[in-house]
Amino acid sequence: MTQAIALTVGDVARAAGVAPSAVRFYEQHGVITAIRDSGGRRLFDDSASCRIKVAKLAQRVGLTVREIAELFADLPPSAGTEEWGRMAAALVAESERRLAELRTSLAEMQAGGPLCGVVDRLDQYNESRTSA
Amino acid sequence: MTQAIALTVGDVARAAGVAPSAVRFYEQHGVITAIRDSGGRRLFDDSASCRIKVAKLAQRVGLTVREIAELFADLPPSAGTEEWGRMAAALVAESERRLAELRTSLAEMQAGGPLCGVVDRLDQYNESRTSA
DNA sequence: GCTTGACTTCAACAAAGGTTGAACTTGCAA
DNA sequence: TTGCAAGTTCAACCTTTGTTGAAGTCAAGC
Repeated sequence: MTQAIALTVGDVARAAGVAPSAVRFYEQHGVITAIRDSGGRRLFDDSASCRIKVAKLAQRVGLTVREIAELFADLPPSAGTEEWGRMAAALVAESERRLAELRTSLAEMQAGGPLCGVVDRLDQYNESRTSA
Repeated sequence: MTQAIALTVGDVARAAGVAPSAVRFYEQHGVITAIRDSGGRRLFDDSASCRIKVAKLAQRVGLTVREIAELFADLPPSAGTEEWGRMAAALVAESERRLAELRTSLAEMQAGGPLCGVVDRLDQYNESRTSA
C-alpha cells in the first residue's frame, strides 16, 4: 500500500491527468480539499486525484462541479471504502435517474402523437384538410 | 392533427418552455432550423419546440449543444416518426454508454485498492508498516 | 396613417469551467 | 549560496450557454 501522504498540486495533476490549474480550480470549488505546509503550498492526500477522476466521469453524465462538490461534501474528510462505495452508488443512482427521465420523457412525447413528427409531407397534410 | 405550419420565435419559445433568446441561440447553433418570411422573420414548424425539449433532456445527461446539433443533423429536415425514433434511440444509447463508462470506471477504481480510500487512520497505516 | 407588439441584429453581460501569464516565494541540490 | 523547478496569488482571457438591452423593422388593428 503505497499511499503518499502529502501530494503537491503537480503530483495530483499528474495522477489525475489534468492541468495543475484544474487542481487549484477543483480545490477552490470544494471538489477536493487541501491543507497547507509552512510555505503555503497545498498538500493533498491520494484521495484528491481519485476525486478528480470521479468528478470527470460525473461531468460526462451531466453533473455540474457544484453538484459534484455537494456529493463529495457528504463524504467525511477522510472516508473509508464503504463511504466511497455509498457515494459512488449515489452518483450512479443520480445518473440513472437522469437516464430514466430521458427515457420516460421521450416515451411520453412519442405517445402524444408522432415524436416531434411534423406532418412533413405538406401535400399529404393539405390533402387531409381539403378532403375534410 | 393540429400541426401549425409556421411558428414564430415566440410560438416556439412558449411551446418549448424556454426564452425567445434561447430559441434564436438554438437556431444559430444548428439545433433547430428556420426559414424566413418576406420580412426576415424566422418561421419554424412544430418539430422545433420538440427538438428543444429533447435538447434540454440531452443536456441533462451530459451532451453539449454541439453534440445535440450533430445528433439532429443526421435527421432529415422534416423527419418522420421512424427517423425520430432512431434518433431518440441513439440519444438513449449514448447516455447509456456514458453511464456504463461511469460504472466500469468506478468498478475498476474500486478493484485497484480501496476506492480512493486513503488509509485514513494514520495510526492504523503506521501500525501495519511498523509491524512489517 | 399611426400606434403597438413582436420580430430583427448586434453588442455587452453573466455564470460555469477552466487556462494563461505576471510577479513573487520556497525549498532542494550543486 | 545561488540557481532552478515548482509552488503561490491575482487578473485576464477563453469557451459554452445563454440573457439583456439598444436601435430599428414589420404587420395588424384602430
